[in-house]
Amino acid sequence: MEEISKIYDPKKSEEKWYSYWMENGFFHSEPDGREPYTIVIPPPNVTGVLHMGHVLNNTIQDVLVRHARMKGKNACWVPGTDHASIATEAKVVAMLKEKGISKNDLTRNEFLKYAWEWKEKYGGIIIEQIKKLGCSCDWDRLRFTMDKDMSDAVLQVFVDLYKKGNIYRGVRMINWDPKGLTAVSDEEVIHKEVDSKLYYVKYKIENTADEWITIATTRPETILGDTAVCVHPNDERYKKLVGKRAIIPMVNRSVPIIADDYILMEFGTGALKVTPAHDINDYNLGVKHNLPIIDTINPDGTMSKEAGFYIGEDRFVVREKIVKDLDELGHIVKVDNIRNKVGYSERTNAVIEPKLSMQWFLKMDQISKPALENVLNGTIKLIPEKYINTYRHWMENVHDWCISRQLWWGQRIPAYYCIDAPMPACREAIVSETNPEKCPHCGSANIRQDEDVLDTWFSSWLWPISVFDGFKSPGNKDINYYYPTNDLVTAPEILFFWVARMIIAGYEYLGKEPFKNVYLTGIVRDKQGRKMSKSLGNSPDPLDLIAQFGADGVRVGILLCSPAGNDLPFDESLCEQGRNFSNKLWNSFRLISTWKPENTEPSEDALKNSLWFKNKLEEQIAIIELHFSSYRISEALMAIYKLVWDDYCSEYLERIKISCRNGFPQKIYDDTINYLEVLLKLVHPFMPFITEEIWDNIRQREGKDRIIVSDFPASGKFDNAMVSHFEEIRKSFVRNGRNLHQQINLPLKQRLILVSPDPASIGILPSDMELSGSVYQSSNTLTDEGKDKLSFVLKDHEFIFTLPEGVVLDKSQEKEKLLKELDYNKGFLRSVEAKLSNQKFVSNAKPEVIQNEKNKKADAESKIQALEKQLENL
RNA sequence: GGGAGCUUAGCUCAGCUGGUUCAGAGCAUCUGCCUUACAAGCAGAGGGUCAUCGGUUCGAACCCGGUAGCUCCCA
Repeated sequence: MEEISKIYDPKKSEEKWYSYWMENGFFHSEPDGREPYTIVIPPPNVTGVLHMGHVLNNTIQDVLVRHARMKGKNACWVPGTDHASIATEAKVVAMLKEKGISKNDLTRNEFLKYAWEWKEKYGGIIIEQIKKLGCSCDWDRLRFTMDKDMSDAVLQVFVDLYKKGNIYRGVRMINWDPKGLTAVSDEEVIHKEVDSKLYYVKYKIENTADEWITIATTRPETILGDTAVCVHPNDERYKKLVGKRAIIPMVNRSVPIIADDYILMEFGTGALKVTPAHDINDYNLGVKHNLPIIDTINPDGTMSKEAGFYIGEDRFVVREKIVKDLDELGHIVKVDNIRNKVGYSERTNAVIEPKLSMQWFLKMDQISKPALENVLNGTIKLIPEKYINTYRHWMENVHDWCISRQLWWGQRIPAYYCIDAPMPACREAIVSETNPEKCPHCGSANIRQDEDVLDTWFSSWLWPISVFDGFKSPGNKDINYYYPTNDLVTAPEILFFWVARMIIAGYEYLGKEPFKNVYLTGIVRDKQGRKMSKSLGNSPDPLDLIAQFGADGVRVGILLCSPAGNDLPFDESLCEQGRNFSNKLWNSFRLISTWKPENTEPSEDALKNSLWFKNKLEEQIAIIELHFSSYRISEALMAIYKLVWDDYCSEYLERIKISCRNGFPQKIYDDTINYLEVLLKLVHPFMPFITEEIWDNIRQREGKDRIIVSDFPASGKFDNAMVSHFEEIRKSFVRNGRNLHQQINLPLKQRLILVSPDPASIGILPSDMELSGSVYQSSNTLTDEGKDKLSFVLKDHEFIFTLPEGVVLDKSQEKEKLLKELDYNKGFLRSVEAKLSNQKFVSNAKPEVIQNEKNKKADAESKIQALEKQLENL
């Protein structure tokens, strides 16, 4: 074999194996007789570039998929991207602006042409980056939420839900993004606590000389739209004013003073100005009390004609101005500083303006019922379970979903309006998948389509069905085979946006859950605990990390400390640890590759060592499988990490190296290679590249003999007693020996001399055992008269050593240590004895617990005896 | 304002139905080593009143209640 590099070089392997796997179709899945294992990817935005959140999320999915594939399942991971209405449209608008083109100067079709060009150019970037991570997606099934058939499905569902009466159009108070010029859903509004001012403004009571009512508001610019003043019916201060009218300053409008128990008497002055057009609570009051609505703010956040003042000026500029003007008119009573919550658009960060607007809504109360029920009854499992509470709370208080967006990029709402509308019936929208030629009521051909598009989530909620064409060709081979999918891996932030809605759609359209398990990942944060985001610029570029540590290293790094649902404060050193692990694995192979098997009989020691590792392996495989089945991915990885590093490398290989230093018997050589192959398989889902590389180097491979499609190790029987005996006796024999060396500062090269007893003669170690690191040498004479002695106790035997020539022992130090240990053991014995003599304990505790205490007592007693003997010897 | 969750070593977390010498792991730190697979390594060591107060129990990190702090969700 040619010389193997001292350090594993990921670059060489990654490209080579990824294209090998692709070329050989290992990622591709077609329905067959095997059990399916399906994951649909949470489609990243086409605008996106890979960030650490994607790395975490996709690594977990790939681990699950590769594991399932190796377990013999027909694994199918469907990839795709999301058109991300608002984000993409914003990018395209910005791109056009740079070219000096304004969106307003373009027709819808011209704009969409640019948008598609943009998508073709940049929309695939993230897909290529996901490949660099090693993800084994079925790329033949790559989908995009605006693909023709995916869009058709969206329209089909819209029409269906409309016909069922679940979709309606209405004027509602919505969250308006004045920068994005679109409605956004409740979930896309981020409430932040900010420093604000609370202005106390007095309104004159109508037909009085000098009677006033003072209201408190954080939004004085909306005063121009006030249509009432409201107080609590029990508020003694204002009782006499209810039923009278107040005059709104500046506009001099007379409005009623009404009473409603919605009012908090303690807040502000206890009197509330009511602006039904610009506050959701005021709107509800307005509906209840039949108040007029005056919309004083334009879509872009400037004052409208109806305001009467400051027309065309921005709402925040007007806030300053109106306060000044009101003050000059003597209406400002005082101004307080307060902290309050203000809603911001998730997309544009503009302050959300509650606005009345004609929108399309999906009724949620009925349609969402099965989605709640089937999470509560465990048909769909959330991992970790703690999210069930949050989920239930949301689903029990679910609001109708505003599904229209005032954008061009997306599926245009399939609703048409008769423009002439000569008959009352013509005012109703015509909802149809195909363009109607004429109005079904009056026959007019003068028809226009709704200008708005559907919310992006209205596409992605169909994802697990539409990627298998479940809408256009129901009951097709794919949908029957792959649906319901198995696991969904996503972030808790979109539990409602996306996960809940997919579940709703799953039950509505297929009567079945879309997936069985939802694995909610943590949020990747930086060292300061801030969420990693592009806008903060605090996320390392995953591609840089891959270049630095290898894809395998990055995968291990991100997984090592990320249990489900817990935040992960990311640090590059985690990837370094991952890289170091790659190297460890690489070097274990490098060591073995230097060995030349010989046709000789293995020694007793080598055989026992091999038998131990075989059992250890079986024991750990069982544990690893348990971790996998309960989605404890990082714990599975840690178990494998320790199995490779501590047990295989540090223990097994080190020992074999010594017991076979005069040649490697074929049997031991074969065992060692077999173990390595099993370990590589265990590691493969986590580190696909290096494992395939080593696998390929171990022996000549042909055809499908690739680790990606090898069988994942299944646990078999193992001898528990054998494993613990080995570890207890042999490992601690070595450890104790090393400790003695350390204690007296004796280099390992200068060996201690074991004078009694011979471990082989008392049957606890093989006769030919040579200790790792050559801790001791046997003395033939077994005479020890007059020499300094050192000892440790193992299994009731005191092993006594003398020092090599010329080394003198510091007895006081040794004595101190023994006394300390003796003291501890005596204390321990006392506590056990106290327990056993406690009548209540003896009568209440289970028999095995009592037996255990008795064993502990016996152990402690013999240990104390041994320690006393050691002290005597000193 | 309403609801949920969390608090265990310097950091990130395990600790399943209360009972082994139960207080653990990885990383970090410290000490000693370039021992012919690996210094991206080897061999060791230190480090915690399990947030806090009280209760239940023969026995509590674990069960119950109060308090403090943190996080998230909803309004």
